[in-house]
Amino acid sequence: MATPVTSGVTADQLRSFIERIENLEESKQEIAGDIKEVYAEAKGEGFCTKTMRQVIRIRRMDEAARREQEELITVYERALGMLPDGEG
Amino acid sequence: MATPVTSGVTADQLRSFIERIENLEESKQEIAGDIKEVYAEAKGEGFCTKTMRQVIRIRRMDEAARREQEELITVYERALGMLPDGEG
Amino acid sequence: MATPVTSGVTADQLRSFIERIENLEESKQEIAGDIKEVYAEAKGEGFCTKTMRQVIRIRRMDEAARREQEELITVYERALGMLPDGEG
Amino acid sequence: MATPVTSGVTADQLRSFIERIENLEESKQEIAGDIKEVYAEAKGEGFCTKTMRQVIRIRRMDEAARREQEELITVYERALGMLPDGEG
DNA sequence: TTAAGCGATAGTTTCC
DNA sequence: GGAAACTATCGCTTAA
Repeated sequence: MATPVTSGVTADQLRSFIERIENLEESKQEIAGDIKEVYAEAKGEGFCTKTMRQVIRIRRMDEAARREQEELITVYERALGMLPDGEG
Repeated sequence: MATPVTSGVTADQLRSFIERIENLEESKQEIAGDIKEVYAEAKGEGFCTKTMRQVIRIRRMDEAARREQEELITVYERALGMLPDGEG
Repeated sequence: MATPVTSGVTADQLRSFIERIENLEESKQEIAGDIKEVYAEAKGEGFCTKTMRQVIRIRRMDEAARREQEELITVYERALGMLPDGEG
Repeated sequence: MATPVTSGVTADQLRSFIERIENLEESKQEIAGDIKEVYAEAKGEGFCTKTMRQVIRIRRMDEAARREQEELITVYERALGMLPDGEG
């Protein structure tokens, strides 16, 4: 009798998970490459990529803060009985 | 004459670059989320995600080593006159 | 002649670096403990520490974005010739 | 009658807690910066910071193990009636 | 072209 | 057990 570790079904399952992750990571790397290309293109047009990165970073931080704030408002509203638990 | 920094065309160009990058980064983040989900699913099936990560890391290194070797073989072949310059 | 690795001077130097780092890490841990205590005290007064953490996180993000923006302004000013290189 | 959330006293209390935590976190960040500086200085003197980090980690584990052992000895001593309850 | 500095990401640990 | 903070490693960019 095969142990779970060597069972064909489990092994196939594991293989499937691994392959799904590897495919996703490959896609992620492709997108990272695309991003590099856009920066290279912008640089070729005379833009300062360092400043561009900084702008993007600030916009990302602003967006993250905004989302957190909205979430916080929801927390407050719920605390004040304006929303049922678990909604929002 | 407007300087490049304040010209409408240049500003639009910059905006376009920024937006392209931000969209790509969003896609990248979505994929990162997908990967997390697969790990969570695997964990739910009883697999050890820490080990899975190690396996994937090792496979990635193996793949890199394999590519290096193939590249090296091509270099040797070219050095031996078995391939024309610039091919391979 | 001793090699650099085994030289007394170098060993003393290394020991000194290690001890300085360990002392600093101890101070850092003490402060982390103080933070925990403040949270515990607030909890004892009936405050929701989860929400407090979120508020602090938002304030931190806002502060970081503000600093980046100020830095970015300096970059722009320099680009426009308003500051000499290396200053600011 | 004001609810606790909107009472001036409670708001001041909350503000005070938040500020105390933020000040402590700032101190913590300063120390983290100091640690980075020491590593940078050591690197400038030719030391391998990666190895230094390992050494420090090992020493920390050793210290933790030593404390565990001493604690265990105290437990034994108390169990053997060598110390009054609550001392050590 | 490569070293070094920096930013981002992945992993570990800790807290709730 | 799940989330968040911290740490360490990795890869990119830049400057020499």
